[in-house]
Amino acid sequence: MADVARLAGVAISTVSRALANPGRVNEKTRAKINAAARQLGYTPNAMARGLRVGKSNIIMIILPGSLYYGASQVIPQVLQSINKSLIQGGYNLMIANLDRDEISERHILDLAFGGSVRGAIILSSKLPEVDGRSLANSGLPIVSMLLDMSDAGLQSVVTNDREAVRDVTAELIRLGHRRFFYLAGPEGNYHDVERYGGVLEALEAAGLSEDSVHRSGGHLDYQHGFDIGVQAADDFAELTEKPTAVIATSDDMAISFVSRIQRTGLSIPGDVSVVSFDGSPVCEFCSPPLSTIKQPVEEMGRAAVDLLLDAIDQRQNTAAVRTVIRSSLILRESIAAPKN
Amino acid sequence: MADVARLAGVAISTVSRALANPGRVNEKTRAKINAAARQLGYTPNAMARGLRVGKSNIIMIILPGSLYYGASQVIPQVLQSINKSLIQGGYNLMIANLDRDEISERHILDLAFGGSVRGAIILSSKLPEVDGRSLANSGLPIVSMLLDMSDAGLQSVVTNDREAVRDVTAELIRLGHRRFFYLAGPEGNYHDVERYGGVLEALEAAGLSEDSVHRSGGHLDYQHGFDIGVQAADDFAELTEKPTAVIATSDDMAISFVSRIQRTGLSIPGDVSVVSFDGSPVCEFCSPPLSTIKQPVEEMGRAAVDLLLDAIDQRQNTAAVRTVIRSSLILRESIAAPKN
DNA sequence: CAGCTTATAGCAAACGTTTGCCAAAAACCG
DNA sequence: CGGTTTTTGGCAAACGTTTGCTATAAGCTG
Repeated sequence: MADVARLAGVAISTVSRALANPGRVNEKTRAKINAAARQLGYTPNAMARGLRVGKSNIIMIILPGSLYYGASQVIPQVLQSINKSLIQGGYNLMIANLDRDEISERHILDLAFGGSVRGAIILSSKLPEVDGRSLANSGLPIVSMLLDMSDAGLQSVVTNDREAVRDVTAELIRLGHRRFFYLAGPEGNYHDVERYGGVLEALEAAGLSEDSVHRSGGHLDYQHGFDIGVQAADDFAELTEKPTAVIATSDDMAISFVSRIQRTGLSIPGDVSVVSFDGSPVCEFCSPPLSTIKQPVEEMGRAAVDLLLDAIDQRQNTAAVRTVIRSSLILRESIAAPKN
Repeated sequence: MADVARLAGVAISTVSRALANPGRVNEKTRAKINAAARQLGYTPNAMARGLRVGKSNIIMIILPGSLYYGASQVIPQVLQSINKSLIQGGYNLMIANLDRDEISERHILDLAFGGSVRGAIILSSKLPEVDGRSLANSGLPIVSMLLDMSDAGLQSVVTNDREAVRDVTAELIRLGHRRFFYLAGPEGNYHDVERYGGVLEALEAAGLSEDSVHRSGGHLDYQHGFDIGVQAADDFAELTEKPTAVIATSDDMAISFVSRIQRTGLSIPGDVSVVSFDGSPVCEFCSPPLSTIKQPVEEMGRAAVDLLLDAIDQRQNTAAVRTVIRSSLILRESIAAPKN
């Protein structure tokens, strides 16, 4: 910067202002300074600036470590959409993994308390906390996404899991289905609770008992989507009185489940109707094409970023703590009325 | 830090050394300092440290912007594996997108020249360069992954695309196939060149002419994997003399292609054999299960990180500039001998 | 215990910016 | 043209670390 100042024949402070604080310096000197900077190939040092102003321009996204985002269909899309929105706001995206070990917790806390990041978007239900330091009172703006953590006081961007599942279940009931097979993700997980809750609500509304749904899975996380479906197919084969409709909590498990039970001679939707959650593109090309509840991940990502930047800029977050973006059912051939 | 020093009854410099430079300070005072730090909930400021030592602990991964990594099957896995390796080395991963516009190029250059990042892993064939600043001579250690950029002097970690495709083509020829359908990704792209080259090599080795392969696609990038397959199926339907074997350059396009031509009454592998590239898990659950060439993305990610950290630590990179990690063919039911 | 070596602690100067405050220059006004 | 306001530029002090150098304390040796 000193070099630029010398070349342009001005003081260092003027250069700083010309580059960062437009308006504060004469248009003419500013042009001169820009020219000098370009000529010297000068780029301001981000860390020096960050140190001085006490702010970083990095946002971290905290991903649950167990969630293998190569396999899960939604995480990559979330990353993409968040990153895109952040860049437009002049921020950069850093990835942080929150595993079950203390190491990763400490790592994230160091990032937060060490001034490295300016805000966080969290996709995990656990807030890192160790040795008295806790993400919650790091002073860092945080917004939760996918999971509702408004109880913990976090702005949360979620979809209407419960309602969407309730509606699709109701639709299946309307078609005549009475026996259901529910394919669970990690048990007790927010999504599992909400989605299963949606099933139960629909049953109750139709005057059906809770016994009309058989629960399978629940002891693996979404990382093992395909495995869950495979195991569930075995589970399904054991049942004497077969359910006629399957509700899966992710596309992956639906796909492997369908593949396996077709192999046992069952046809879809002839013998069994199937619907799943996520809305991944591949569903369209399965045989039969799978009905799926499409999560609006792009919109959710955008919304999360908007909320976060608002919080950073201290704009009053008059908005609700919980932002819901509705899922939409994509109806395909995997659903039909039961045989008789 | 001053507070910690005061509480521990030592000088600031001693605190610094105790925290960063172990060994240089007495074990006893160090314990005292650690205790004080914990009690005060002190975390060293990363930017101040970075400024002082002139180094950041952030690595950026440069992704081609057009590549929609929610859709492409391999990018998420790459991210996962790279991040995991980096964390073990004490580094953080930042995502940077390289689009076709100058904005994103400038953005990346600012990151590189502004001291924000310590090294880069690049998955794009274009090195940002604008206004005389160029990533190539930023002094930043860079390694290329997936694409061979050893010509540009970059350490490159790739798989043996050409060889793998050549081998599988040869195998198809051995089974009796003589007419091929090649499903291209972005034309001129490194992967396209290599993989198509592999096909041609196998044909030549078997004494078959280049006319025995029909090329389809090539005008969309991998982002539109499914679309490519759909269009290719239309293309396929036009052909009077149908090929008996299809070689697709990504799983996505294979999946949509298969779905569509099955709909026209063709059976796989009865009428057409199909093999694709990537090795995504979903292939196992297609009907029929798809043969695919599995890219060793995890190993490639690890290797790329190893090379990068070596370069950062100035360890002599006596190793070859080009690191090849072999793909492996996963043979499933989508391949058989042609009908007659 | 004096004289030496070695381990440990402290001082203060960087690192490259931004910014509050003041001075100088320019513009405006009567 | 003198006086007043506004614009623009410069000085120097931060921001929170690390680290070369020096001073002190501790440990050893004869």
